[in-house]
Amino acid sequence: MQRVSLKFLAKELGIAEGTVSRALNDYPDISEATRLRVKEAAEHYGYKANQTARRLATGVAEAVAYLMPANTNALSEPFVSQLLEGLTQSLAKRGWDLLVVQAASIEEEAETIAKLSSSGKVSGVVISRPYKQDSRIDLLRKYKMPFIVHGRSVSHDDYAWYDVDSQSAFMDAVDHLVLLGHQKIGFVGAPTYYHFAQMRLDGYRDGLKHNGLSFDENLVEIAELSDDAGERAGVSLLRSQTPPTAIICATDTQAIGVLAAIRSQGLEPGKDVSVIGYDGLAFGKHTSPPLTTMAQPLAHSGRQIGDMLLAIIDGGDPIDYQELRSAKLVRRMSDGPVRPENKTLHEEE
Amino acid sequence: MQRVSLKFLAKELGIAEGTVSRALNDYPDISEATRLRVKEAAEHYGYKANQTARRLATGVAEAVAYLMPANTNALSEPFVSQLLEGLTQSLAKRGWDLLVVQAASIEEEAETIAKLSSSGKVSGVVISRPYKQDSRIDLLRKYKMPFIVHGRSVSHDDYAWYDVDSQSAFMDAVDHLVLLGHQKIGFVGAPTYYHFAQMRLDGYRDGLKHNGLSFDENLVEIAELSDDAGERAGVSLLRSQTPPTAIICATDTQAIGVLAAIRSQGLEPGKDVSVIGYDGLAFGKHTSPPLTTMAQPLAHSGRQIGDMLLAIIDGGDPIDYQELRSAKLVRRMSDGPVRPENKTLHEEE
DNA sequence: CTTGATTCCGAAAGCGCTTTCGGAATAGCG
DNA sequence: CGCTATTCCGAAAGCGCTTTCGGAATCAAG
Repeated sequence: MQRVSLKFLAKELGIAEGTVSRALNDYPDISEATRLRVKEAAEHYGYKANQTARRLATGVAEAVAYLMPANTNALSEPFVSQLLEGLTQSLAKRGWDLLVVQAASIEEEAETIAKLSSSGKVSGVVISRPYKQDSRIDLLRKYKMPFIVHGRSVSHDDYAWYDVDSQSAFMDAVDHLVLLGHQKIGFVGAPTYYHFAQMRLDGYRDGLKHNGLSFDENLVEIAELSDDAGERAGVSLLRSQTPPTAIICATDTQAIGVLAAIRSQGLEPGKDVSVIGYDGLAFGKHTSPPLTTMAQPLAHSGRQIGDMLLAIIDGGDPIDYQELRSAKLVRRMSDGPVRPENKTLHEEE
Repeated sequence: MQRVSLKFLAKELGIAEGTVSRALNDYPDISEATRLRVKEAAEHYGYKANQTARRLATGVAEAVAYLMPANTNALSEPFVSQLLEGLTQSLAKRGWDLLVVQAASIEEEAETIAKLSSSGKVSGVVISRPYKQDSRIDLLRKYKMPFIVHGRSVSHDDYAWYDVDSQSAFMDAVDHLVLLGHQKIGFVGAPTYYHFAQMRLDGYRDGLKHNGLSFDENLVEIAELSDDAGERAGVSLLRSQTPPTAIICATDTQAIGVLAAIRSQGLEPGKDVSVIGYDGLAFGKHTSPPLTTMAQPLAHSGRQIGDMLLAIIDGGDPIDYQELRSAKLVRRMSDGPVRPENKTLHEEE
């Protein structure tokens, strides 16, 4: 498989291995003449350094790992491939590798990180969707492994992260709905061991307060990150004593379920009940009605995260690499003014 | 970062490095007693072998690469994360790594493969969506790098692949539509440098012939793999001289665009014009109307592919690892009988 | 007891590359 | 032209592990 080695090149050129290596790596103590000679020969024979040997010798792994969320859900995963794509682009600039690892379960994530850190096969890692208290982060710190978090945990002062300010995004969503006349605004949240879920819930609360509305826990449901779970939550909200006239969801995936829930109750989403999602997923354009959502700037996040991680690996101080982006409202068709004659399930009964 | 090495363990236990290594790797020439002693010490000190060194010594990379399609499209990527997830699961059984690589463009894919093969950092690769004539496959063969293709190229006799029989799936789709009374069945295809696109088109033709219908090239449009492209193709089909009463699409993503196209022409998808997609993407449940589709068994394909690749790396003959699955029709709401009083754009004019 | 077969472990040679170090060849200087 | 700087390259020592080989110690058998 690996035909041409350093040794081969050296023999072919009649010079020492070390010299060839230094020539290839542009050491200053190599004459221009031999450098050229060596590089041409390398080109000619199609020499590619054996990465493994190189890594062992230099001690740098030239690779970073992405810890893929354990319990993925087909609907929500556009973000994974987006991120991956950006990461590969960023790493490609140095010729580094991207390892994708995934723990069998959430419980095993910590161990996965430990193994990853001590195996020495990567020089950095990126993790997504941190929990409030995230043992993975603690571990990474302990091992002094450079890392960056896609999202934030509760105490996020001393490490690098890239996140979208979903808290204010949800405040904005509430503002928007209030402007449309809504007073009873429901919330379908995500499990709050995810810190992003907590922040979104907080944003929702803040938005309520900001508008002089009181928080009513009957108006919030926590659901898993799937369309089905969203639908169940939506149904439960709509069937409550005081059904909301608008529902904000922690994720687009859930929002899609809520859309279905609304229809299942004989109501029209976007008219009878407004729905706002979060993520800005592309397929939201094609739901019925098209989903209004708080879109996060997904486009170059992967590349950005990769660049930041690289900078940290190069010795940058992690706390210099904390970036907070903001989401913006993308109005499609699932939101609208409260109907004066707003009919809800209960009024019909 | 890497604290405990073999040397450290050896010194601690007062035995030779090689002995420790053999004990850890269950060599038969190590007494039960010392094997235990060594393993306990390893456990105690949290020893993790340095992968890089191990790889260099053994010569096996203990990693495989997945070449991610170059021009990804957010809407169609559920399949990427699905595949990745399955692959990691399969590789996890051996503790192997998964590298994700992506070429900057289709043109550079070949070079990416070449570099990958000669760098020695992986012992196998999986590629997706082969072209009719795929230089990546030729290269992989040339380098004698074990590989498996997710899909098939034109001549697919001598390598391993995992594919879904989309050709007969499209025949089935035509049959289904004919049963519903449709005679003018349109087709939105994908660029035919993708072999899967060709096979789907062939399936469509076969289906037509099988039902005594003649192939009308005015009824087929080739589009890129995006919803927008699908929509444009759909519009063009509907505006033709002889607009179809049903449209089959090469991918769900395109089908969604076609749904929009139909509406844009003032027609009702599923009623005035039937649409059948292909892929079985989850979000098809939430389009309007929910998309009828030929669903491919995506569930464990990743794991399956991983297992097959591993078997080949172990010396299995690639041609023993060719697996053809079949897709099945998932009826949702976008298909229906031809309307007798079928009104189309032209009849309206 | 002696001898041959076993069992078990130490020593050492790599794997293919990088990097330090020293010295030969060359150049620069007085 | 002699002597000290430079320039450039060869040699060798790792990086941390695996694996072969041989030999010491133990065992069974004669």
